[in-house]
Amino acid sequence: MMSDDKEKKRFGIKDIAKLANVSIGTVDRVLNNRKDVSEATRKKVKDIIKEYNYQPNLYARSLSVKNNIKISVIIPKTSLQTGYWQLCLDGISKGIQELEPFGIQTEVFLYDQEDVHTFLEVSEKTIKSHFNAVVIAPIFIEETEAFVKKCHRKKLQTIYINSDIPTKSTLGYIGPDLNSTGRLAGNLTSYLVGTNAKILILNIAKGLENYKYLDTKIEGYRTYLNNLNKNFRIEVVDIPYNEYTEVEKELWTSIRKSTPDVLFVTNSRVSVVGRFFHDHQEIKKPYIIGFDFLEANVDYLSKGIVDFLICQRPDKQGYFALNYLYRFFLLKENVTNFKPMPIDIITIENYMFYEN
Amino acid sequence: MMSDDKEKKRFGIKDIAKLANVSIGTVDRVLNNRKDVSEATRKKVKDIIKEYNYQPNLYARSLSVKNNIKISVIIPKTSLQTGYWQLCLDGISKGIQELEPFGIQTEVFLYDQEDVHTFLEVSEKTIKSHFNAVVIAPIFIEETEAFVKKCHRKKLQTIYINSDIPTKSTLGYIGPDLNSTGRLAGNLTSYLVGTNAKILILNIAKGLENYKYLDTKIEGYRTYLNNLNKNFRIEVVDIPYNEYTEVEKELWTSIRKSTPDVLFVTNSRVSVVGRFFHDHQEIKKPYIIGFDFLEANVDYLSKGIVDFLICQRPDKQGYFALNYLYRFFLLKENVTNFKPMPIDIITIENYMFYEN
DNA sequence: TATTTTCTCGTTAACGTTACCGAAAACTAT
DNA sequence: ATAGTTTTCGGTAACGTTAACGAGAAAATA
Repeated sequence: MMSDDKEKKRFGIKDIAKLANVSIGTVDRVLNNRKDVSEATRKKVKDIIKEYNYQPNLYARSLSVKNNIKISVIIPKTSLQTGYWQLCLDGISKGIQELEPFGIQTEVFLYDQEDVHTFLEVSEKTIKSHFNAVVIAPIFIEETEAFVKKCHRKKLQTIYINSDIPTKSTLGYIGPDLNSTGRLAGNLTSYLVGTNAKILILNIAKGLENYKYLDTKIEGYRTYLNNLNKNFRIEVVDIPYNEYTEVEKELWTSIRKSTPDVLFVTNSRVSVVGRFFHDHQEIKKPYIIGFDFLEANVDYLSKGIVDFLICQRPDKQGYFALNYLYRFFLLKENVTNFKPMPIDIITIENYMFYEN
Repeated sequence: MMSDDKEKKRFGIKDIAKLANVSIGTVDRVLNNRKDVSEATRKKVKDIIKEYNYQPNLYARSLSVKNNIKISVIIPKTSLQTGYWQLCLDGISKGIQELEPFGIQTEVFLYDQEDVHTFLEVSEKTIKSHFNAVVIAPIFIEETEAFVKKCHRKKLQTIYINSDIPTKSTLGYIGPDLNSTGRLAGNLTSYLVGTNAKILILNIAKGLENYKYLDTKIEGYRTYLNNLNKNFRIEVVDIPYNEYTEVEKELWTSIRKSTPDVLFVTNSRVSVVGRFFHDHQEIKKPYIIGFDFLEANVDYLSKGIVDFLICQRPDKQGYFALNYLYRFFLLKENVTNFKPMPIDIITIENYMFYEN
């Protein structure tokens, strides 16, 4: 009368043991695919496990097992010009905080994307210490490939984030499909302008990052637009500088010369373009498409200067990578080759709800 | 030499007890703010907890405590026309599966959104059983409000998903901001067409759902566009039917009469419009904006007929609600009023990466 | 046949926390 | 002083799983 809470007891290892007329030790051996079990009893236990759809209690397992997982995270250092990596680091920090009470130790190594020696240094450190896995955001292709090969020899699990490179890592790649990212920008462009439109592709401070990264995006963008057969006049301008005053000068001449209808900034530096049109309101603003949810970018988005930001959730990537390792080591799920991360479109009307 | 894994022992309740010269029982009493501890020892223990920044082991806690949390989920039944709720249910199922090994029992009640009696029935069932919390996707406003008040008296935690209603639930609301959702559609529209454009707002099978839901969206859409002062000619057409043949007739007359440049379908029924233009290729297709990542909708998106789908992650809502309750009851986090869910823009070029 | 090795499997102590059962100490009322 | 009550605390059995230890049976070797 008072309370009929059925107190549904969990169906656990003990119940399996009873049903199979064996000890829990044997059940454990079957569950963990260890030896010292005859084929007959192994089958008997497995059948019961399947029949009753046994689900292990993850809490108990993690409590029992000595969690000694050490993870190394190697990503580029945040600089003033590349706030992008700060986002990535934020996601990683969140992951670390969540995983720490479960006994996973994480160490983050930052390297300078303009100096390959710093990368070699941190990768050396990772090899020397006793890590179980390493998360890498690759910039220097060859050096990274060599490093990953070394890791494999040392039985160190590896996982790429942000951009993929030829040498397969053991656990795969978490990040966007770069070609599709470019195509999406092309798709948006096609909605903004019609036949004969002038389009300017802007590479700002290219050279600071993994080249392939940008080129794949541009490739996707161009092929998408060219296939529309709308006679778009597409130009590409490289601005190798980082400082606003220098970029401004270049922009001034480029914009005046080609008066584009659409400006496609291929990386996260779109905020300097935003600032340019904010400072020069006398110039008719083209549609502007850029990348990444950086504070400065969102600022010009909210001002109505930048029209679209395409975002690939760098924070989620970092978080996801750690979460993935947790599931791999602790929960023993064998989650292999994942889908690419979603590609988000952010405008002035939905940016305030982004990133839950 | 061989292995210097520091075997970092967790700092736990036992260590606190040793340092404070008390038993672990006493430490536990302090940690859980229970009585039967003198002020002196309570302070002593608390000081040590603070000094060493003790973090309880969530695994151990959840293992030890008798998890007897029962959750009731009340959402509309899935019908052929409203695959939307299937998505929501999918997310909930995923949440259930994840939480079940931790001893959380969930029961899902479906009601017919065309029949208020079915809602009353399941709400009555929930009240009579011994649940700890209830997740509600409200359709019938008054009845839901009355139900929530009853729950409060019975100390039953309540949480809304999908659409908010006046009576505050104890734990808040998880879902999109509806007005902003409409504004976003307006924003996209403004990129597609210029001055004097003709816009048709289409309510298909309105009446089957929470009215306020659609009206708030439309309100956001109209005010956004009107504020642009571009002399858009906006018309609204209600099609109260669900069957394609009936909808087709109505569409035929509406489209021929107003020849719109943009078609804004206010709910997830955009696929029937997609089918219409697929069947009638002789008619010039306007831009089409609709809602929700349903298979049928995505199909016409991939065919290039529907241009934009605005998605509010119904599956995430359900999942998030359960996850939230888990954190509330098990981890004792007091996560209060959340941000609205993100609003996503899906096109033919990013749909394949949606929903990780 | 006697001895060793291998193959099975049962037993049990952890893991960190919770909550119950009493014991001891400190008060209160006679 | 005695008996009863209350306050404060220690001890301990769970929770479900893992893994080390070792016992007994079967198989292989001498």
